[in-house]
Amino acid sequence: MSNYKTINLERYSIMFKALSNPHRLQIFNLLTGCCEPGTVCSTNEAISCCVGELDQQLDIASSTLSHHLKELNRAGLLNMKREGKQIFCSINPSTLIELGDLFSAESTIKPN
Amino acid sequence: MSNYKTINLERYSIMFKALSNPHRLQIFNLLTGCCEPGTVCSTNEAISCCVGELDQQLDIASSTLSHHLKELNRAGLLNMKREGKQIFCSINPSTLIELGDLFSAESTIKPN
DNA sequence: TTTATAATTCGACATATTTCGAATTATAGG
DNA sequence: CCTATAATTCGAAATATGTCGAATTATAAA
Repeated sequence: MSNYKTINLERYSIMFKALSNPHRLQIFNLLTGCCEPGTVCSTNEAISCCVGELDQQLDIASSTLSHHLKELNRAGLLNMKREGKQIFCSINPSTLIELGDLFSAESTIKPN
Repeated sequence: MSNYKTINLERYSIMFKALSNPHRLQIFNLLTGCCEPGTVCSTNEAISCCVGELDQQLDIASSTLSHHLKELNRAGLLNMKREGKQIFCSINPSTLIELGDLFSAESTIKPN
């Protein structure tokens, strides 16, 4: 009996595609990479930014940003939640954990 | 003093792009996912396949396979070594470890 | 209701990627 | 040297992606 983790190939290729664009990876980084030293970003309540705050840091048109956020959301990496006029974005912690698992031992990707 | 790991954004986006294509992810899986249960693929000497063996399992033209292998190699994910007429491919274990680190705690991506 | 702000959708265009088959290179063996 | 096998390079075609500005939707506030 195997103790392999079995994961989905198609789902992962969508996640990797989402992270393959430099602007999207930058967004990912802004939302994960600014935890305090010693804290664990992936399991804490995530950092939350509204779209406008991300826009200020990214040097792309806001319509382009919108498109990228949709891609990250579609890939299961990003949570989006409206509060009044603003929409707050945060990284989905469970997807982050999944990705970590992929590169640790005994993982196998399930075809289809 | 911070104990953040600092990593390179551009380098990682290239790695993710390499893994974002379903055929390339399948190659990646073939070369990492077939370890014996209980072993650690990422730190063992890697599984090695010649290009022809991969070709048999992939249902794409061999020229397309060649292209994908070059991409994986360019991204630092794949080692290639000629032995006679054949070229053997294996996953670069240190890059695998790097990727695992990215999704674990306290990582920060370095812009540029 | 009108206005202002935050964000998304749409359409167009340029660029990049995937894929194939044909031609080429590299190696081994007769 | 000639032939067969393994793999790569090249050029072309189809498809996908990234980007922008203009128009639109959603919400809040005067």
